[in-house]
Amino acid sequence: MKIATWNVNSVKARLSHVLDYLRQAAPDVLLLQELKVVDEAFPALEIEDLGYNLAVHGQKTYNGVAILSKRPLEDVERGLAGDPEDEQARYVEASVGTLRLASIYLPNGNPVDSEKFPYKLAWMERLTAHVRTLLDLEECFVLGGDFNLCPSDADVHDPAAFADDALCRPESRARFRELMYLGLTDAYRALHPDRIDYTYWGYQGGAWAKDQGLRIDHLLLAPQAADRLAGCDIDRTPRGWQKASDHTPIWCEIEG
DNA sequence: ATGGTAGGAAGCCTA
Repeated sequence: MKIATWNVNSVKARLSHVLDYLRQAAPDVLLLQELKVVDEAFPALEIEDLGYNLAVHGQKTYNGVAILSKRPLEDVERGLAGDPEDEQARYVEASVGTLRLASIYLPNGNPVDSEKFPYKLAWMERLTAHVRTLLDLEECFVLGGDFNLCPSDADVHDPAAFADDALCRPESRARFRELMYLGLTDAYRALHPDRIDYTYWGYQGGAWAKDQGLRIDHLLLAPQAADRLAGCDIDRTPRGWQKASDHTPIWCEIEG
């Protein structure tokens, strides 16, 4: 089962890219982030025409996440538990057979001297609490998405320049470690312990051409999924397309 | 060099 995740930076602006990727890469599941549309404006028909079922949690202008799956989606949960006041559409979860999947758009958190940074940290703590319940249920799950987090300096083209960025700050990395230490596996790093690669290259300053990127999109596996991990890689092709998203897909293969 | 670029909304905000 091939599971991919991709922050598309507007599903309307990127619809042709999404359709091309589905046709060319043919993932069984595609997790999308930064839809920037309400549910009613999501281009469902075009995607369903390619044989995918949908679980969408949209929002106007900002955020928005979705799960696309060839097999039927069941038990869809929209929003991250732990704060009923939180209006931001950053989390959707659903089951495909016995596998539980989440599409995650973790808050960016910049600038760090604004209310955005504590919101990010609190969101990460909520995610950790929720993952604890998934582990207690002994679910086989894959959490994929834009985590807006570089796990280590090896995931940053210029660590010094990003040292004080919310994507690299010690407070952010500490929360990420707390999440991982529950027993999750970073699929990419598990299979490629020493490889340098990125999933995001900003639009400014020719970052893509100069390969000045960050590894912030991740596939995090429950132990039951990690046991079946058969492959994982970053697909740079879509980042090179005309009018590309600033992110590119990362995928993993789960056996069975 | 406190900029740069892209998307969406509406005459700025977010990333």
